[in-house]
Amino acid sequence: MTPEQISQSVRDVLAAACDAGEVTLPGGVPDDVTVERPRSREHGDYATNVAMQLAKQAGMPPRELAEVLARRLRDVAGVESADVAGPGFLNLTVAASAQGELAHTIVEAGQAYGHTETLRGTRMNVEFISANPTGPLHLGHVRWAAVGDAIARVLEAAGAEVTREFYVNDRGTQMDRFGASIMARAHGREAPEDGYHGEYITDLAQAILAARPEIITWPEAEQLAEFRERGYRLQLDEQRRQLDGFRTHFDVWFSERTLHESGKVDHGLDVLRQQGHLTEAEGALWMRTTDFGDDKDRVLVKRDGEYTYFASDTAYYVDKRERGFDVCLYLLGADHHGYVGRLKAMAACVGDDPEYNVEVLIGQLVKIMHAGQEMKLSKRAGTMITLGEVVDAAGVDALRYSLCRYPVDSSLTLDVEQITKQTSDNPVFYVQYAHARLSSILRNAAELGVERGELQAELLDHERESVLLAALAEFPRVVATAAEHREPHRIARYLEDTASTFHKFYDECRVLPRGDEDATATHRARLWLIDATRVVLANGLEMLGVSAPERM
RNA sequence: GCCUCCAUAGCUCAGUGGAUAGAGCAGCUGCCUUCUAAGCAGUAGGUCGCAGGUUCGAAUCCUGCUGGAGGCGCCA
Repeated sequence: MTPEQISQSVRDVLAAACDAGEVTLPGGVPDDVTVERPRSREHGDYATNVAMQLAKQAGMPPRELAEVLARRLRDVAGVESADVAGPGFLNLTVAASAQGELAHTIVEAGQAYGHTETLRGTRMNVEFISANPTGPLHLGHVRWAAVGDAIARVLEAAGAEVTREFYVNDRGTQMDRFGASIMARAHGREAPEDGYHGEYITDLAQAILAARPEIITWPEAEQLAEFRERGYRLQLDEQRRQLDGFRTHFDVWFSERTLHESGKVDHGLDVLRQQGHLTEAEGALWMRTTDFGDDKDRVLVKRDGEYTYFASDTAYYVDKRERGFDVCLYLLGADHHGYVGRLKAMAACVGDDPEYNVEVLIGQLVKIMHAGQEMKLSKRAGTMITLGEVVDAAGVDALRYSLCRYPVDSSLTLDVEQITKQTSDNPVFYVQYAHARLSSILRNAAELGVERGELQAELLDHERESVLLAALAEFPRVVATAAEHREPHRIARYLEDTASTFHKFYDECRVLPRGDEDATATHRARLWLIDATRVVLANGLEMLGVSAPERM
């Protein structure tokens, strides 16, 4: 029995009790009855608090209401026992046969197990990283590279249609400063004060000179443009290469320039004009975001006729919506949180629902400790840890997992020594090891010629088997919750918990026959359980973009 | 000044209004001739920052306070 089925049974029983006049519910039977795994094993396989929640409405003591439900639940097929406990909890134990069938269900579903339909039909655009193409990706971007991709995977698992998008700021003064810095280095001069000073600038200059040595003789303006363009292409390729190496792949790399070249910025202004939220004042064009709660209006076209960055953003948003996305998810760093209000207000200004169409997740900054000191990141100064450097040191799996196992709204301290150590300090190995162990058992079973055969579910009645099955049953709900809250760390925590439950099972329950023993029905039933557990761990790791090794 | 996030074991952190608040690491003690010991079992460790409030019940929701991080440009 799955938690959903139990929840349904509780609702059925509640309705039946109402029909029989045992219970009176003025508000009717609630749609959602919470069924959860109790923390303590003594409280059964599942528990519900429905009696306490409805006691007041039903006009009877919680324990009495719970007892009415318990009497009827004991007659439900698959329910072994139903007991009232504490202030009115209803604790349920599921029969081994009903519980064990789940192993079959999971193995049959395979890669689809855990996937749900809760977001079916929703088109979602997930924009993240969107780093300026004027330097390497650094650790500040890494968190979203891992978590953003994991969010996309989890949303897909919940049935959403997801596009991963990277917005390229390939326009504006930062690009010019970038070009000027490369040109200066190409001439052996220091980069300008307001330019970029990292060593990579020198590398870019040399790479460009190697490809086209004659550039250096061109008129200054043409040189500047050429260094800027070639440097931009090289740097963007480098970012893409680094992200590919980190298993973060984008469906769309969206160029800011194309917004302007295709007239989409003007189109965005037209939409705002139609909606009546444009104002001209002091020689500039403003969006009246204060109409929708922003603390001040925002300039779109400056007095000198130039568009602001916000004008591009507005056009970009309008374009996303016109491409058919229902929800535009923005994953931003904490240094951009001041942006949330105007982004929401902007969505309202173009006639959208800011509570539904725009969603902004703010990731707190990652602190990096190295040799007992915090490393400060600065693109200009050139002292930074790049994504590539950390990936090389820690490995993709360990790094992705380390970043995905914490909620993004709390600041995170990564210890370089810690995450590069590759020891059991790192929970990813714990989960991966469980998967390797499971794979190993399946390999050995094949060698021994033991096959699963027909599942005799009632044989999975060991305490550790029951707990493991209950854990596996939770997976779809964990995925649905993770998708709903955009919190992939729930998957990671669940995997650690499930791996632990498996290791405990493994410690007490022999799966394969030893020595000359013949395979029994119990061996075969446990093989179903092993297969099912492996499927769950593999599917969960997949949602985090972490590999599930068959050997370690 | 205004806004956002955070405060839970020695450390790093979990904890969709539920029962005795958890895990890993660090510490101590056990368990490998048999499916992977990167594992398991045990032990120890807490005024959930402080003070109120909401209710059958609060680490969780609300208000205030303290402490920390960050943000508030016709920059990008």
